[in-house]
Amino acid sequence: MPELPEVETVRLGLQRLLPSKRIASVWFDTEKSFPNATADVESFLIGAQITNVERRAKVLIINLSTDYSLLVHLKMTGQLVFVGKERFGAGHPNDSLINPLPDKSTRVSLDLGDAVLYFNDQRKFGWVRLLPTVEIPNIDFMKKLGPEPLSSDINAKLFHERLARRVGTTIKAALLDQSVIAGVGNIYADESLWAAQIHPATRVRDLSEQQTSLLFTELQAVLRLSIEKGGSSDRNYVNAEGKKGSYISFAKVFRREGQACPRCGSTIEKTRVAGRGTHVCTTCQKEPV
DNA sequence: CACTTGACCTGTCCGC
DNA sequence: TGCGGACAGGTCAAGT
Repeated sequence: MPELPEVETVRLGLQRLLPSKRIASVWFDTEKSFPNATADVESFLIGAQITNVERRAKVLIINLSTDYSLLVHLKMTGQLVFVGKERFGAGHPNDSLINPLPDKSTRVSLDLGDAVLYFNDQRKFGWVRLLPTVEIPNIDFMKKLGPEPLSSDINAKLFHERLARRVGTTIKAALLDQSVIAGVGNIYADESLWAAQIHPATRVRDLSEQQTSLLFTELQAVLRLSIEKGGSSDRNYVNAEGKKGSYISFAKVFRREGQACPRCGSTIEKTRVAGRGTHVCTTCQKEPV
């Protein structure tokens, strides 16, 4: 669920809260939550100061003063929540959180002296990794990523060229392919395809340059709007302060099956494309023949 | 090689 | 009310 706008919202919050904090202690439940973590992971982290927080695709990068970085992937149900310790005091109910932390989904926690950073993940798909900062671009995950859709590294023409890597598949599968363009997931794939009036099952080779250009424009627009609204909170997603985003109420088709299409009034349908639940208005988005 | 499907997990929801 | 099964979706491995 956390896609680019949700991860970016978390980043904005953490960038405001974390810099200059020093790691006092580290806890993690199992090695799966912290791959390659060994006993001495603590020696790499304790005493390190957080310098800044970056994002690449759906991955958060917490840079440390020691030239190491913590990488966090939230996958579907991950959360990264900052909680000030004053909230634990008697008479200070933890009112900004839906539930008090830690809870049974907590996988990793970093004690920051006057606050705690919790990595929670109900479904245990997410991970935290510790790497030398200079090594980040060299790991397989990063090497495969396409350009950031909101950066100057991409434009409509380049988008069209990158889609050409996947001409035989559906446009929805191509949008979800992180090597084509980074950070798009199921919500923004469906939303941008509706906005561009392209059926998700359309083969990439059948799209004109005019269509992919419009899709690119609409993709950027939905991503920007969602960041402005603090992301989509469908189920688990919360920002760095444990609060939900509001984009989902602005969504035109996602999770709106059975409702009227905001453009033409036809009923929005839910189908399956590229193995994912897919929301479509078949009046506005003509099915491929 | 290009592309699709299943596995990884757990909580929630739906039908019986 | 309890219970089984489908479903949610990011990414990688395995299959076609």
